[in-house]
Amino acid sequence: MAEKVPSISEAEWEVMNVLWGKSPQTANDVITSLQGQKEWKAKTVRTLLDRLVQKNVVGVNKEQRVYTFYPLYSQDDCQRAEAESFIKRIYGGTVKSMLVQFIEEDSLSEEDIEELKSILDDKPKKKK
Amino acid sequence: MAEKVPSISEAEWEVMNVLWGKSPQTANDVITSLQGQKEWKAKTVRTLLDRLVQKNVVGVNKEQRVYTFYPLYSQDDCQRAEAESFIKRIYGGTVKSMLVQFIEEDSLSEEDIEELKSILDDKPKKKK
DNA sequence: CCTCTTTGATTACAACTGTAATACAATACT
DNA sequence: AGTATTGTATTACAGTTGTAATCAAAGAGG
Repeated sequence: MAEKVPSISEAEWEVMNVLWGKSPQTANDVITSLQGQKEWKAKTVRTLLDRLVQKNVVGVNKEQRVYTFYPLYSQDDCQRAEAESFIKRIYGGTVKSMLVQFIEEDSLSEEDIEELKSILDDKPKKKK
Repeated sequence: MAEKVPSISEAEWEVMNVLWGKSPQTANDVITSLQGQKEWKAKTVRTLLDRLVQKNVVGVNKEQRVYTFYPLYSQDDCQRAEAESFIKRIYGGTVKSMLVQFIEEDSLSEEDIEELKSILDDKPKKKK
């Protein structure tokens, strides 16, 4: 699973997020979704979509007069790929050091903490 | 704390990691540290150092004939800054969703999990 | 002192990004 | 049918990044 995911730039991620939310979508749908969220001109979004298609991260259906676009990789796969390289670069590859930093920080609510704890409790029984 | 950290590129991070490991260091020290780890030519490393200086992420001491370089931001601050923008982009801003993904994944050892649990246990008493 | 070697400074150059604009073709409207 | 509109394709253009090479100054060695 999760063969090599091409690299997705920052701006392109925004577009991907929209496509993962729902797909396929026309360029216009995507543009509309991003309205108000980002200050991008329609043409800009279009360029991003085209680049994603070139990179083979997004597919196009040209059957209809107005094309529709859809992601070629799951959000999960892309997140993992990105996170992996991120962690390697920033935290020397150890996931734990990053988790510790975030847990230490006050970015988590009481509920979040409880939830994480229960996830961790369920965890222990793993293979390998 | 942690005023705006200039953006550090992927390759530049490698250099920063070396400088955080020990500083100040001469360009040559840094180049040597990266030998075997990265396939970079000396000139390449030098360029990266110079760019970091321009960006004001690294300082230079020119007292001696051979300059020495040192980080102007703590590793922790840079990690947080980078992680924040990363999480916003990739995980829609919620730290928890990312933590969940990593915890779910099998990248943690039993010990890591125990440690995280104890950190979480100590956490609850936060201000705000 | 003159030449070789190190360092530091300047320059290179293509790919990738952010951010569009222009040109063209196919509908939609009047 | 003629024109305005909309979607697609092509082109632009500067800043960042990866990856160095060249040029110049300053010591090191003979």
